[in-house]
Amino acid sequence: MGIEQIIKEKVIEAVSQLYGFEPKAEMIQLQSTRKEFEGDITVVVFPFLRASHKGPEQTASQLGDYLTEHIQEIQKYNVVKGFLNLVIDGSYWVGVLNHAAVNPSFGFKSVTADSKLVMIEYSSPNTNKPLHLGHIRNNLLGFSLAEIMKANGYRVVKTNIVNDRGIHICKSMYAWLKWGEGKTPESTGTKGDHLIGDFYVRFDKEYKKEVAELIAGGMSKEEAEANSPSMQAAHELLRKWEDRDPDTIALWKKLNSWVYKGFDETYKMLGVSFDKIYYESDTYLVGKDEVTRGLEEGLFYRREDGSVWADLTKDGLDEKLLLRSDGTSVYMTQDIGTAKLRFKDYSIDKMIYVVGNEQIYHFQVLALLLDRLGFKWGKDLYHFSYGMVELPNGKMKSREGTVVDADDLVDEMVTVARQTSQELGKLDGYSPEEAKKTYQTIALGALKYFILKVDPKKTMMFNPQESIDFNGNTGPFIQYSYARIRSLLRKADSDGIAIPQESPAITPNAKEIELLKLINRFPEIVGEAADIYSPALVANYCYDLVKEFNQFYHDFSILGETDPDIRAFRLVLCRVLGEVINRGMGLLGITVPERM
RNA sequence: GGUCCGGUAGCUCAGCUGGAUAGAGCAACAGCCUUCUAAGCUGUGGGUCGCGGGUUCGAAUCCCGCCCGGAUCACCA
Repeated sequence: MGIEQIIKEKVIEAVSQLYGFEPKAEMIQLQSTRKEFEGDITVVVFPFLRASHKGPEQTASQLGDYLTEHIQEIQKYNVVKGFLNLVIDGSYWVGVLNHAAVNPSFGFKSVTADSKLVMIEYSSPNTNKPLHLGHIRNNLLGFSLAEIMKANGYRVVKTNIVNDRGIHICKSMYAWLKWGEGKTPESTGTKGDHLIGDFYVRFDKEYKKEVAELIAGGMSKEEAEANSPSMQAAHELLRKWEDRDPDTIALWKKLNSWVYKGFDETYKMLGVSFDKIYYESDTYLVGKDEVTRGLEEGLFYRREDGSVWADLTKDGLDEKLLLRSDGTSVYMTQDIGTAKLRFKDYSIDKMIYVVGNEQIYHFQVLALLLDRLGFKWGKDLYHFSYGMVELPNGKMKSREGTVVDADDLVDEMVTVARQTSQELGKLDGYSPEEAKKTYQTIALGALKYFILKVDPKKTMMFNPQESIDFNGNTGPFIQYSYARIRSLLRKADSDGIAIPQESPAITPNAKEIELLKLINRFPEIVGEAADIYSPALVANYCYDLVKEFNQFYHDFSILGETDPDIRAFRLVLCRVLGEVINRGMGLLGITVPERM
């Protein structure tokens, strides 16, 4: 039992005995004592004043006397206004360290066969263009969330739904046929997703030109858009695709395969992966069947023009289109189909969709529809919505062309990491392979940490210049601190200084206790991160840990410490600290290097 | 207009299940490398926590109203 729990119980006991009133558990407020006061744990006594009929100081003193007498670990106490600051005996903190030293699992729940199964959908790209900055936030959040859920004892299936069909890919197909001159990724040396993305852009350019010409010729905007030859050709391709025209299907497969190859490279670079990939071309028909079933069961209704709708006005929402009047499916239909397939493939307890917050409404509707259709997890599917990524010079909008390409960004980060590392002389004596691995690790660490440290639900500002800054609250700062810890442990080893499994009994100083308090909170932080779906919590925790460690590192000698017991304690502390940082950063998908 | 989210230092962000004097980083200035890695550490300056009310011993945090910014309410995905 942790000391906090013991204190809580004893406070209840004390208040009951002293004042004849049994306080409720939520009245016991414990907090970490602020640094400017002496003590480790603080009890807030204001809630008990009504029972004690005494002033805050006197009440705190009486409680302090009682707790000091009844809890062995409490050495002494002091009172500041209504705050009872308890000083915990140093031996308790050494115990905390030793517990962590011999339990590398940090008390996390292990995953067993009857653990709850969580499916996390993330990434969800379109096959008509490469991944961009928004996808990076998505991928990093999804991957990290999966790691955090696993650490909390959930079975996790990471899934990706690839939006591989529809008018968007037909636009690229048409542009490639018309202006492609048979170009391939191999013939051009271009990544497949970029090649196809370029044709999508080309389509848009030509389309806009055609529309402008038609408007100049006297058409209205709507007429011009409908009559654009390029758009008509793209729609014709879509129709042929839906009719399973062999040539069209073959073309579609060829172009998509190029894109997938490109995506795989990007995913690999980002270090994200999936357990199961779904394709909308496989699920949209299932969705249609489900909607048809819903129609037959009277859950939905058909309008005169043949379109199918769900009436959600009773749930405070609008009416929602499920099938177009021509019988084709819409986005919602596809998501229903995908859900159906997933439910068939896995016994999902909890479904999490990592999708941008511009789709909040969509997922509200989806939850209601799935519930209506009888999916047991429909109503409490969780839409893990995250905010947009903005750029200093405006919004991040693909339609307006102001996007940061994911591959370009990673390349840029790697280049700067290499240059900076070289300037600082960090790569001296490295083989080219080691050097490359190191600066890539640093570049990815910088990018991932920069994005994950921000509360997911907030719109965030991505400043390319600042993101490559390796000082301060950044990934490289944490990686660097880890490398120093590892270096220290290596040096101890080469100096013939043994690092024991457990620390001997000593009295830690204030800085050391601060570090131990933080280490002690690790499982709690990770649990909370899973509860509120926030990798940012873990990121900022890692930073706190490292910041505290760096101060300690500068204030105290470790290997130069003459008292062998204190030295042994500090080495165990460093070892455990390294393990926590490694594990914590691992939950963010960030690798920490042995040296940098 | 309805719904949802945000507004904390010049900038980027923590803190939000109510607690002590609101914290980091960047940027500016001043120190610290013959000593475990200076991508570091220390110090200085910098705040009407959007505004107004309310609840409370106590509000950046909870409630109500308002202001500002964003998202969404498509036979787009």
